[in-house]
Amino acid sequence: MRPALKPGPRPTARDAIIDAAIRLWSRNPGATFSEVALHAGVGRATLHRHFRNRDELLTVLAEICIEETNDAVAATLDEGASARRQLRGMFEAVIPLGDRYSFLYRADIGDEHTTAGYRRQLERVATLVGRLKSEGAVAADVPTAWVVAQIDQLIWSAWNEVASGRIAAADAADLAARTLLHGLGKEEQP
Amino acid sequence: MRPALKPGPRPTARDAIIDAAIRLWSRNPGATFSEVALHAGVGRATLHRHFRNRDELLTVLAEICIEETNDAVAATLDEGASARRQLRGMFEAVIPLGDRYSFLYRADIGDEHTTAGYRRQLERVATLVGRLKSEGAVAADVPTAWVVAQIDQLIWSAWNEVASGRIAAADAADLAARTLLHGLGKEEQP
DNA sequence: CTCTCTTGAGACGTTTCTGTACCATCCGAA
DNA sequence: TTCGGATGGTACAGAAACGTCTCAAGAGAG
Repeated sequence: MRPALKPGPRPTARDAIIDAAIRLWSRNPGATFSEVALHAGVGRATLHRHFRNRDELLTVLAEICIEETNDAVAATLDEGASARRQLRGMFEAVIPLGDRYSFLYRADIGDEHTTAGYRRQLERVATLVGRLKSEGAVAADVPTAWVVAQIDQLIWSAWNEVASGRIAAADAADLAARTLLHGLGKEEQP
Repeated sequence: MRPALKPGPRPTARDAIIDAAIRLWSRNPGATFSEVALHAGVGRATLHRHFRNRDELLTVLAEICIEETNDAVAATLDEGASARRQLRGMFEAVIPLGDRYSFLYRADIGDEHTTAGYRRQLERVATLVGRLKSEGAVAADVPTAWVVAQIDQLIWSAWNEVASGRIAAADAADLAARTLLHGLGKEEQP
């Protein structure tokens, strides 16, 4: 028996496919299924054995992204910290993930379960925004939905600017947090 | 002779196609060429007569978008106004255009001439940012590229929130300008 | 060693979209 | 009315991608 392999096929091929798909689709979101197989060093038939079709692979990648994001946030999450610091920590944890999952931004995932996972993440951000408001870090008269949208955009925007070399990676999280809370006007010490 | 029609085919079909393409691709960016023809109430052959292929149509739409954006900005542009007011005016003029051209955000235009037009728009925004800085509305230590990216994102983000009904259309431009210049922290009167 | 399972390679049929060509029709201008 | 140009419908062929299937080879467990 091979208890370690019992639950499914050997992980190597599957992992290679996932890795290649992320890498390839990051550069070319329209890359074909055959190209993914090619870059994974795997036969196209094998690819179909692991993922029925393009949508299924895309869905799996999206779920991995959500999971990894949750993990990254959880790892830096300090329950005792102020909401301000948690926001800052979230930026720091999540912005680098853009490198691997930016292509999901453009892809449209039909899967209900996956979109629900994304929605749950946004709800968690909304909770954080609520705490920011009660801490006085965010004005109460601003719609929470707007703040959430800004946080979401800032993450992608920050990654994008880092990726294209226009801002330094070390500055990204600071800049994002500052932009959200204080704006880009002349600095005023609170 | 029909001097009015001499330069090209009757405009009705072409306009109907452009209109249908914008409307259709806004909802479904992957919609096929045949579907566009169908929604335009036009034979597929006619569509091909006006636009050689999908890319050509997409390029034309992108150019129309750029042109319309420039016009909208120019219409509200008050040379004498402060950079602050110009920023606010730009938000007000451009945000509603998201309704028609949001799909271009995801589409990738290969055409060099068109991307150059987009780059020129960004450069104009960069100029505005420069004036915002010298007016003291934006801190000098913030990278201009970052400010430009934020303005770009705010436009799409504001349109998106309005479109999904989470914020009121009337508030969009104000909220965007406030977010950029003052952030979403507690209001402090400058 | 033997057996089982996964894999790689490729063939095959199907679907979908694309680009072109043809022809009958319709409309406005002369 | 007559004519030219634009249109609609349709047929056609080609390309590309997809999904399935088969078969031989290889690797690891027992």
